Amino acid sequence: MSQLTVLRSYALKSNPATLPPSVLLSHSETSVTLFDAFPKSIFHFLILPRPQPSLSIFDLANLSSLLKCDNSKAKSVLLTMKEEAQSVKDMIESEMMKRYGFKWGIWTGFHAVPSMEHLHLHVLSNDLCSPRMRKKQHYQSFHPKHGFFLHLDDVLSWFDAEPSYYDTVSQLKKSQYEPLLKGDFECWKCERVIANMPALKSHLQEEWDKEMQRETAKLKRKQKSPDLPTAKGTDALETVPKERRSPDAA
Amino acid sequence: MSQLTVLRSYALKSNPATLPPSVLLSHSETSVTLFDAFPKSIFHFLILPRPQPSLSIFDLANLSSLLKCDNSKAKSVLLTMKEEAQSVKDMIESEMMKRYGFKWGIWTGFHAVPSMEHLHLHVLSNDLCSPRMRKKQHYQSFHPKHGFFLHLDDVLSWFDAEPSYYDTVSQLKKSQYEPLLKGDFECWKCERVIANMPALKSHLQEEWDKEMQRETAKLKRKQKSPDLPTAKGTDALETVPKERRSPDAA
DNA sequence: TATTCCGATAGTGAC
DNA sequence: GTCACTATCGGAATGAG
Repeated sequence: MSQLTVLRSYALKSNPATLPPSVLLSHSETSVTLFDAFPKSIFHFLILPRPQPSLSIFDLANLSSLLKCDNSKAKSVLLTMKEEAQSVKDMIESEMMKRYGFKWGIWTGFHAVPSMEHLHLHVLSNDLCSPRMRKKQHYQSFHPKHGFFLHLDDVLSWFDAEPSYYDTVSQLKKSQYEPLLKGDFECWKCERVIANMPALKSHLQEEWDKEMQRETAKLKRKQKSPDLPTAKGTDALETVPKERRSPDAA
Repeated sequence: MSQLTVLRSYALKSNPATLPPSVLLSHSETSVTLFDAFPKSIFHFLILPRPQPSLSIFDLANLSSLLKCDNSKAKSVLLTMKEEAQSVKDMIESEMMKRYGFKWGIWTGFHAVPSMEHLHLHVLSNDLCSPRMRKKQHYQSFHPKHGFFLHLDDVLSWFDAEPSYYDTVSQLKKSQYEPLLKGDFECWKCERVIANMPALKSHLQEEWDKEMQRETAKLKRKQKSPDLPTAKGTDALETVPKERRSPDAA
């Protein structure tokens, strides 16, 4: 199975439960939720809508094709995905508490120009610390303010806008969104300009370490709890099952 | 000593004989001949003119600065270098016969835009087979028809041309000659277009192996000699003394 | 077009 | 913006005691 179409093959499974546990997190009648095979954060999942009698695999090819459907149908699909995303978010936050003793941000959205076929909603923690975060475009494609990463709630708001705006924005033209990846290379959190990828990775790790220390200290003050989790860095635990981790160094 | 100025330091030596034998091939009152530290062919030498009472180290900075001198003085320097080049060429051909049993082409010329300071005349065999031939620009800079490699006899012919032509061509402007390196990437011998450097290196090796086989067969027919040299490829022998070879694979 | 080191960039192929 | 692989391109430093 080619990487280009593997998501489609998962969405087409009549019984997603047959997917290996290293791939499948959960599924329902309307969606399949996967461990991202190349997570760009400590937590990173993909939610795939499944075809329905009224919703073909072609309608679900990507966000643009979905938005070309009847508006109410498209919106309904996205709202269902949002429900599933909320459930995944809850699970992630539960894991965050269990493993790290505190919670941090989670983003839910689409890439404006995806490379893999079949609509997939990213749900990922905002640390962006992962050995698979390797290329500038990886990072830029998740930057929450560059416009390439389309937050689900922003996409949903398009339905309430002028039809002409909806028509324009829902085309998701490569020529319009691709340049956004070449924008300023800076930390999304502190807006510092970053020289290159090694510097970015160090900086993101520092940012997250600082957040962990801040939150851990906060909890200690509030709860005076003596037995908090003590995991440090991102090496210790990932949502990707061990057996499918690639051998990258952190 | 920086690589940028090392040639100048050699040319300034009051006694070139103190240079290590791994660097120095020979010297005279007017020139120093070196083993190229990074030979791009099986045989590759550099001839450096030495400063004289009437010829400063600044005049000898590069070809352009030399050509700005009095015409007869500049021509005289080049003619002296040509004599030395002929002597080096004779030596190379003698080595070719001794090591390989046949002779092949030798080029004598300057790079229009050199990277190292102090005028240096390249004298190299036209196999272009060497582990140090690694980058496209290495190859392009020696291509005999691209115009970046200035054959010594061509440069000498400038003195017989219109003064306006001489003035223009002798400026050797980077903006004029640099683009020549981006030209077609093809075998100088058979004009086949080459995809990339690994392909070029294979092709050049094949071309030279073919030449060797052709010449060896020719000699066998003519001389019916049973004990010709049998060296194959470029690994066996180089003009660069063993102790200063870098550990590159062929 | 001196090299070397590092990083970014570009094209390919994948079933 | 799927990855992995290969090759190319691009800038910066290069000495010295």
